[in-house]
This record gives sequence, C-alpha cells and structure tokens, in this order.
Amino acid sequence: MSPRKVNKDEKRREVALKCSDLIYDIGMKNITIAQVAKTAGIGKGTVYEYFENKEDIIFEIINIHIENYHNEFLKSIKNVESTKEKVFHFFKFVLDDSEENSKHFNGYKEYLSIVLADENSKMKEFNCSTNDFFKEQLRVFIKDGIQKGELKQEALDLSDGLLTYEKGLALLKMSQNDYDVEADLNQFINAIFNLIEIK
Amino acid sequence: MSPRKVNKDEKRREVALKCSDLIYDIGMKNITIAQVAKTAGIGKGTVYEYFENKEDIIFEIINIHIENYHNEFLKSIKNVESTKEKVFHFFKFVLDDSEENSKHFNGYKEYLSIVLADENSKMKEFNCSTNDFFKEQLRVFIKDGIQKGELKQEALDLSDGLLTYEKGLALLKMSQNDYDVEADLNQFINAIFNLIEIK
DNA sequence: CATATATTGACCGACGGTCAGTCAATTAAA
DNA sequence: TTTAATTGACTGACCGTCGGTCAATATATG
Repeated sequence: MSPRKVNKDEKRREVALKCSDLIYDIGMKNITIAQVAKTAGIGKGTVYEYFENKEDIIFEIINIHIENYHNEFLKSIKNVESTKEKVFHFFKFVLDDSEENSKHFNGYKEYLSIVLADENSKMKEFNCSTNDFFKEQLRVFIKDGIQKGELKQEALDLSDGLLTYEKGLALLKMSQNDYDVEADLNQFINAIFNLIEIK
Repeated sequence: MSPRKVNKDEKRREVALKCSDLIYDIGMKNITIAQVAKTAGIGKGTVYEYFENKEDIIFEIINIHIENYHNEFLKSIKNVESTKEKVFHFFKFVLDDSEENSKHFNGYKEYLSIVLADENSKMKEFNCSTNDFFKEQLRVFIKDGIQKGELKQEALDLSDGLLTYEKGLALLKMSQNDYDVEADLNQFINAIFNLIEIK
C-alpha cells in the first residue's frame, strides 16, 4: 500500500452531501455530472470512482437522509403519550412544509422518480427495509394503545395500512398541484380514530 | 386552398397506440424516438408534429387508457350490490395481475416516473381530474351504503382516504420487490369494513 | 540515516458514442 | 400553384470510459 488511502465510503458520502442542495433545487434530470463534479470540487472522472452512475448519487443522499430521519423520528416520539399524537408524528414527513423538510421531501421525489424509471433492485430493497422499520414502529404504537386501553383490539389490523396510506399522501402531494395533505390526513386519521378509540 | 388536412388529434392517438406496447415493455427511459418513429411507421421529425417531446407520448397513452378505464369501471360496478364489493372493484387496477392490466399498470408507472421527474403542470392537472372522478365515485358508493343502512354515518369521512390509500398501494407495488398487494389490501379493507358496517 | 527507485491508486479531462430535438428540403394533396 | 405534411441528416448536449499523470508511500542501497 503506497499512496494515501481514502475511505471510499466516507468520500462518497461527502461528495453526495456537497451536491445535495443542487439536486434538491434543480432536480436529477436537469443536473449534469460536470456540474456535480464542479460543485463537489473534483474531476468528472473521479465522480465515477465513488458512484456507479448519476442515479447512484441520489441513492446515497437518500440513504443519509433516512438514517438521520429514523433517529429523529425515534427521538421525537419519546415523550409523546397518546397513540394518535404518535401517529401524527409518523406523518410529519408528508405534512411538514418547512424549508428543511421540503428539501428532503423533494429529494425523495427525485429518488422515487428514478426507482420507477430504472428497475433498480438495490433501491427497491432499500425501500423494503425502510418501510419495514416504520411498519414495525406503527405496530408498536398501536399495540401500546390497545394495551393501555386506549384503542380497540381491531385497531391492529389497520396498522400496516397506515404506512400504505402515508405513501399515497406522499404520491398525491408530489403529483398534483396544490394538494391539501393536511385536509386529507386530518379527515382520515380523525375518522379512523373515531372508530377505534374506546370512549 | 386547403391542401390535405390530417386530423392531428386522431393521428396523435394512432401513433401513441402503435408504440404503446413498446413502451410498456422497454420503458420510456430505454426507448428512443427513432424506435418510436419506426414502430409507428413515420419519420423521426413527424413525431414532433404530434408530440411536444418524448414524455408527451406516454401522456397520450395514459389519457387513452384512463378514458377507457373510466368506462370499464362504471360498467363493472353496474350490477354490484354490496358496497364492499364495489370498493374492491375500485382497487382492481392495483390488484389485477392479468397481462392486459399489468401492461396498463406498467404504463402508469412510466407516466408517474415522468410526472415526478419533470414538473409538468399539464400532467398534474390531469391527475387531479382523474382522482376527482374516482373520489366522487367512492363517495357515491359510501353514501349509497349509508342510505341502504349497510354502513354507519362515519364511513363517509373515510371515503377520500381510500383513494389516497389506493395510491399508496400502487406506489408500494411499483417500488418494492414482491410486494403483496392483496394481503395489505384485504387486511386493511376488511378491518375498515369491520368497523363501519352495521351488523 | 539519507537518497534513489519502484509501486500504487486517486484523480483527471479529452474523447467516443448516443440520442433528443431541429430544420431545410421534398412530397403530395387540393 | 400553394401550402400542409413529411422526412432524415444534422447538431449539440451529455453520459460514461480510458489512458495517463501525479503525489504519497514502500523498498532498496550506500
């Protein structure tokens, strides 16, 4: 081993982070590898040392984001008591229009677009594991709620569907003009809880 | 005056139909305009006489499909009695794995991918109106069910959410390996109906 | 220890190939 | 003759590759 050895994973992450804003703003489709390279301060060829192709860049960005988001999420629900409130926390990603969250939501849109266009198995697998994480979280919420006597037993069967519903919200928000996420969400979740809560 | 005049809309539709199978099979990303032209039996330049760009082609295909699908849907529920069964008919598009339906589902995937990639206002508007159609249909179902004494009054508040849920199912099916649509759907819908049906 | 030589892999940008979209020329209907 | 319709050669943008450079380290030698 002679020349200095770079940590490939670390640098991959570093490059992805450096151009993430560019991607959030302009979108994958309008970005060029030349731009990415310039933004990251490296040569065009070097980009391909760390990424298989253009699409691989957004994959890294999403990976970083999800990792952070999982942690944030777990923290955010730590002190929350009611099941309903916990469920609303789960929907934060589609609901929150803060600049910070919009950036990530936009990134997710770019990512999804690519998953649908390319038949990328690695990405699909990643989706599975991410969804499994949240599916499990939701189940824990609901079970807790049932145990605490807040919710009826039948509530558990709705758990997985909530994740699916969240995906639907995300898709509608991404693919329609002025879609009112909050209205749809409030109506639906309130109606559901109205049915599963023990009064 | 007035030399030969082609019906632009008709020819646009004809060209789109001629290459729809190609697009279903290979996907928008892997198709070239040259291929499209050849398949439709016209010159490359002529394609641009009828379509603004590559993406515009899938838009036409989806338009045709949706128009047919609306009609099919209305027919299919004509003789259906129970609300639950009607609701399941609504989910046919995500559930049915017949070759015919898979083709259209695949087309919808290609279309969605492009809506997410380009910020295409015309397409977003189209989505709105399509969703409005089904949202209205669902509301009618549910209202009917309530009036017939099948369902509780609260069921109406769940109506819009069912459409959102369907979008989620579609997205999961498109973005995961071996996603079990039927399992998710059955569990969720049965649980919902368990809660809103009057016994 | 100091210096010369060898080796390695990070880094680069010129280049080839592909392809979307354009346009000047051509065809053909009225 | 006029004008709509059609066409494929052409252009320019951009992706991904490849041969080559260079700096850092290892090794050999005196």
